[in-house]
Amino acid sequence: MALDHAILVSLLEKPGSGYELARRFERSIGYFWTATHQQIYRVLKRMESDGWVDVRDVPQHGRPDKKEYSVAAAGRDALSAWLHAPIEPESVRHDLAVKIRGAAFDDPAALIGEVERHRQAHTDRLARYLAGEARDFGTPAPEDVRPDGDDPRVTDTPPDVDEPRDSGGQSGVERPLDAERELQHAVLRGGIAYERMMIAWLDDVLATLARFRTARS
Amino acid sequence: MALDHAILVSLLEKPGSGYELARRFERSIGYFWTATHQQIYRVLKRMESDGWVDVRDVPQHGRPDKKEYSVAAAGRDALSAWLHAPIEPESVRHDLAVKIRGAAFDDPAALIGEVERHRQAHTDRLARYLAGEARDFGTPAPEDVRPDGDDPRVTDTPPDVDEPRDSGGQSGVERPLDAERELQHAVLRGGIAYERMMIAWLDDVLATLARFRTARS
DNA sequence: ACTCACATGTAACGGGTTACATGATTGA
DNA sequence: TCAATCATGTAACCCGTTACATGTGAGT
Repeated sequence: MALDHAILVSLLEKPGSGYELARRFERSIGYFWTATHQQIYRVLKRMESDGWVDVRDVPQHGRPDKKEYSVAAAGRDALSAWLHAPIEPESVRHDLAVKIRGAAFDDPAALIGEVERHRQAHTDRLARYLAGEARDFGTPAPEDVRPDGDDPRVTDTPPDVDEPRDSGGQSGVERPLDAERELQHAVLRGGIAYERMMIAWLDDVLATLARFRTARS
Repeated sequence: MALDHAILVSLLEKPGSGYELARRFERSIGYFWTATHQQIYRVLKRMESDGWVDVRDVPQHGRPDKKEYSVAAAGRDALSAWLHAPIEPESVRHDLAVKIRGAAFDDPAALIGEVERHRQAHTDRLARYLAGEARDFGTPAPEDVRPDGDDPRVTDTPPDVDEPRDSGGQSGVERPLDAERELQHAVLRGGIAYERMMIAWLDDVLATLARFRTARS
């Protein structure tokens, strides 16, 4: 249900096409929500017919034309209503934890490679988040980048927050840009804390699994 | 897709009825997976017709009869195959983070109460996990129970890991009970680390939101 | 009489995933 | 010529959520 609202927030931060939204969901918004382009186009169409968003055809040179979506008044109201309604603390779903408990019934040590793969994925994500934080929020990013030894091997550092939009929007500026940036940063810090926790926990799991290394038939 | 496997793991740890499984998903398994009884009955029926589980009618005195499910050979094979196949690191979905970024466009301070509610829920869960850990794994649970001041107010302490099953199963004991307990404990430690991280992050968010307390029109 | 815990389901809806499909332009 | 990026969609399936439904026995 919150995909609608995630899209609204993203369009408020900066209007854009379905394709552009899909890329944002692989970057900054991906810290806390994922969505494929199929989902996004479906929701955009519904929100358009509900009058939550406005569409504008943008012809482009050297590229296919695109539809630029922006939030309409009704969409803003819907978002506001959702923001003021309480939501239940989210339920967790960790496939890997199912595997770890299941490993007790099938060679625990065989899981080590899989857990290491996940640890690497989280290390990569952490490196991306930290690079984005340094770039977009100018944090010094000093000493303890990693809670433990092991090379993060950063592969790429694309911008995680979309380029700051031009300060002159035509739809009534309503809030100092500070709040937008500060809250984006707070969410990013949550992503960083999450990745750090996961890496530390996966190290814990690896140490536990290692104790069963010779136990198989 | 992993609900099937979560149920198989739970039934391997101890056979039981759909109703009992539903209660386990509110307790120990709830650390990493949630499911309602409707889902569970649906999956059990499918797994039964696929020969993954066996059913046994158990008449009871003073209570409705129940169907006790246990894992069949085919179910064990299916679980094993899944354990050996790689899975992608899970995608995150945090409604609250959507709200936090959305708050920039609608009175940030209005979110404070909501964030405090979530903080309390995570504090409660942490207290439950720690109580379960102390009970089932005998950890001393010493100094820093909470990373910050605020009363957790523990309401209840039900058993989080189901009672240790009788050591004499009839279906071929294959592994010292150590692995089962150690891995359950590792997963529980993950739940504890997650709740601690969330509490610390929500404090961070609250501090950030407080900076916008007087900013509304 | 009423409520709670136990116990098992059906049905409808909506959202997420995966597969399939099209077409333009740029650069190797 | 082939692959990659930009750009937008349709269709089918499965899973999770919510609402509805039924019935027993124990305790207040």
